Amino acid sequence: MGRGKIVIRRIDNSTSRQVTFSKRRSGLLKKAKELAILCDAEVGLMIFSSTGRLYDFASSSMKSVIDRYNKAKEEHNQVISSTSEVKFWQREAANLRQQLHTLQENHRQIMGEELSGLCVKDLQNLETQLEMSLRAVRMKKDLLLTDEIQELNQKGNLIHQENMELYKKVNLIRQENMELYKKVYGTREASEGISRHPFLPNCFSIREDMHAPINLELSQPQTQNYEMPARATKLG
Amino acid sequence: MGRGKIVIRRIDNSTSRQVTFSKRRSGLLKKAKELAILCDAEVGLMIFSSTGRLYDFASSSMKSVIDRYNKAKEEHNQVISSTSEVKFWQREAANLRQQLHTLQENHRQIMGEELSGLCVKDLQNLETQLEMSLRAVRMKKDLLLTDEIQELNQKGNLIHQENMELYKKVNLIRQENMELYKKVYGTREASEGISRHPFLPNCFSIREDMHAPINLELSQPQTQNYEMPARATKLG
DNA sequence: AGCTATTGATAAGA
DNA sequence: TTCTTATCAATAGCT
Repeated sequence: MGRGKIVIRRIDNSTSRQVTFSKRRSGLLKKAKELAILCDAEVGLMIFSSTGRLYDFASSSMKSVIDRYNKAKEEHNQVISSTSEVKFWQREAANLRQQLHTLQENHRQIMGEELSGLCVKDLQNLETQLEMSLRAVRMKKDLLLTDEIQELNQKGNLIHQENMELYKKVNLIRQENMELYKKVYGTREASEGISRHPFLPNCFSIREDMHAPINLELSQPQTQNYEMPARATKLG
Repeated sequence: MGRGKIVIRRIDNSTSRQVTFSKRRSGLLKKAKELAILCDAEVGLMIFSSTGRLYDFASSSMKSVIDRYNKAKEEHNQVISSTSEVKFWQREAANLRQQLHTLQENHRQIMGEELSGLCVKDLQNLETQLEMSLRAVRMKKDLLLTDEIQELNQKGNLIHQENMELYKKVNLIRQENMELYKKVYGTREASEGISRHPFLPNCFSIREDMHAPINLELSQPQTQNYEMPARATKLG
């Protein structure tokens, strides 16, 4: 694959051999990675260049791959097999790996990813489970939102009460101020002066009709909206 | 490189994953060999399929490659002490246990069981995921059912055709029988005798209007029903 | 397992 | 070394 065909034999020219090594090495590593990911395989690759440099890839860890390789080849050249403790932990790991694998499979199906091997009955069960989960999640979400809203309402009420008290105080002070004005400027000028007073601007005149307490609510359960999002956006 | 582009991500379909594994594995092994020959490199490649089968290649010998690898990594040259081996497996087990735990937690949440620690945002994501899964599962189920129905329809049609032919044969034989009657008893008694004939009971008189082919269909997508079961039952 | 349309890898050149 | 490009090789999707 390139400008010309080549025969598979040692490249004599040292430079082009190195160049080819560099290109093909990265290609090989890439393909090893892809195989591991695409096909869920455990892959270990070690490459020593002719100059002795090491390049390697392992989908899990090289140690794990080599270990598995040794086990598969039954070449326990190390005398570790007699150690019962090692055996114990190996069994433990194998057991856990098995559990993990099973759970992963299950999980993939729950995520709707690997449904090829299932029959109608299995799918029905899965569907029922998903519906239950969905209900639980939605209930929990609604609960959280409702709680939050209630909290906000309570805070709102507290603030409202505080406002009311402040309002009363302001009115009291206003009254007091009026009286002081009367004493200082006389009765006639008082009502006129109050509006121009720098410490009592107009924004302090609070209107009574704004004092209804705030009350928020969850607008509506949104079940329908989730079902046909495409339609909904089209209609909107 | 193929009929279509693919993203590098675990192939869900088990069959095509195995096919791809088989193809890419041989490609990878070939390229590993070529690299070793072309560039005078020492290459070791180990591949474990998801079913646990081992495929390997080593330009010299795997032992030599692994030894060189270990030396290069300045790890344990050859002799791994029993204690470090135990430690390795302990770490491995702990790691797996951790993964398992995480996945279990995740799984519980997906199953709608342990939602206490989640915020509204998390719940929203979970909900979306569940909806997607549900859609996938339902699509798959509907597909299976539709296929089954189609198959049944085809069978039904075949049987119907068979029936039609049998019907024709019966009529033919009936006719033949009539003529035989005429010859044996004379014309007058023939029409009377035929209805009493022991080998031609009334149930053989097949009505033409029953010959419409059977045709079944999926009644309706049941999406709405699953959404508000509580409401639905209350209203019903 | 075999066939090809396509994509991907890479040999050669810059 | 890195980039580009013309070619060849690998392989994805089907049968």
